[in-house]
Amino acid sequence: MPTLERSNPLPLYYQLKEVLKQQIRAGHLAPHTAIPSEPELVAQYHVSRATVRQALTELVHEGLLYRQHGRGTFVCEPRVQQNISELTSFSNDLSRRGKRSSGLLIVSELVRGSQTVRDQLRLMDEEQVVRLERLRTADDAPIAYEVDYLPYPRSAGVYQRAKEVADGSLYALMGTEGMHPYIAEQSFRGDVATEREAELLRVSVNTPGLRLACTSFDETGAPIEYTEAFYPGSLYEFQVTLRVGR
Amino acid sequence: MPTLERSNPLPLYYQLKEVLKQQIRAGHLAPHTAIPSEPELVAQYHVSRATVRQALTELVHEGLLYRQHGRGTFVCEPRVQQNISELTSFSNDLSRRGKRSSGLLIVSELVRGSQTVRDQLRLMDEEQVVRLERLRTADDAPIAYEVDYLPYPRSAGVYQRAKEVADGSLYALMGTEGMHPYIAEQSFRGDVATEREAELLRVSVNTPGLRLACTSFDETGAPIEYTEAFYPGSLYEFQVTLRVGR
DNA sequence: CAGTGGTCTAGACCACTTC
DNA sequence: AAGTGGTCTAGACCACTGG
Repeated sequence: MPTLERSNPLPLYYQLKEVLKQQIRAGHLAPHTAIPSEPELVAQYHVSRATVRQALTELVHEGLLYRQHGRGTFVCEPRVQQNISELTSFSNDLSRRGKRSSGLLIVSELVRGSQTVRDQLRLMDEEQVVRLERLRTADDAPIAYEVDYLPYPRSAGVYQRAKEVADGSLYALMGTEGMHPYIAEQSFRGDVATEREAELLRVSVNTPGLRLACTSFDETGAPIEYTEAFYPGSLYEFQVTLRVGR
Repeated sequence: MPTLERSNPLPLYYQLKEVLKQQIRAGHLAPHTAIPSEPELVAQYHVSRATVRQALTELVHEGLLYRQHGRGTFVCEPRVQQNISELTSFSNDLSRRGKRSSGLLIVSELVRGSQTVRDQLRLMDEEQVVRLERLRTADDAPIAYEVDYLPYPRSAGVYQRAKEVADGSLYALMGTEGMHPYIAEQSFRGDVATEREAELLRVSVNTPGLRLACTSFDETGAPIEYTEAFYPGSLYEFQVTLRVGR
């Protein structure tokens, strides 16, 4: 059994979380089996019950454990072990298991932006936006056409470095510039491909697909990204997992 | 200032949460303003700091507050004040602000179900499913065609009572039978209306729209519902809000 | 520096489940 | 009755932010 290090700068509850996470991921704790009780964990790891409870409570919130009053604390099924934060990468992406995917930069420019864009990003009159036009590919085949808008003064670094990473993850680039999405509002509707989309995606005009709009906000509620995209539905499906309650 | 009742069977931290929620919703605490500090709340409500922290931590998880180390605890913007549990009602619904919406029961039957259905609900050979065919309407206009499948022995009560509430919320009915969705997996793709859908929804065949499949699981990971639906995209948009990180 | 939230302790009593 | 998680207390020290 691993031990917690009091000399470690990481908090004890966090170390305990990591230990339990690892045991779950490694399969030492199978789904629907009980983990040691709180008093047992207190004794095993020589910490107070409040510390144990902080670790367990966070793991419950992250969907790795569930509690039953009077019975014990149990390991969730893998399907439930879906950390909300993992949704980040899924939210703008397709189910593409086993595919090499990337986002190919077509255009990067500084513009004023349409009224829709300005509304979504809550811009002042004089503010501009960085506009990125990208073609998302999986195994080198184009699967979606996407246009991203970022509020300008704040995304200056992203704009300057966009061409360096012309074929990478926009969220990763935004992260290095201190832009961290916290919630994302997405809207979908069924639509058919425009001429430009049909050409870039190599499908016929009027192919039915998914038209998607997504606005991301940071922790304080400031908008940091607005994206419009078209995914031909004949090629891929969009998938999302929602946590519904506690 | 309201006071917490120790005679109240509800826990103190829960009462404190409700008080703070009400002050936020009522607008007494504007977005981005600081709420009283933890020691202040301890003094005001005569509870320990651990109790205050439990209330605040849960409100942070629910997206009503955010904390900044060394600065204080602040009220989130309304857009962030989206309780995950509120997503329940949104997840299967359209953006229909100001619309009277309902689900009109067309067919309720006990069947074996297709292989897709049986796979999603992880059924044994001898198990059956309740199949509900519904037309979702907003302001009496049909907006979506939906087929719901529930695992049978468990949903016997829903089956018996389906006709009583032929025009209501399926989730509400499931709730009274102890079936509470905890996570939902949804997949979307763009598609065009079938003949039956076109007829019921009063649109032309091949109208582009959203084809949706959703499987709901309870807290223990047991599947409790599988739904397929078609939403003509020309009529309404599908909207979803994701919590991305902490 | 004072004030904030972050972590932690060592207890206590209660409600629920199981036997 | 014994064991589980649920709630609560009254402290403590630390790390971070601001003036």
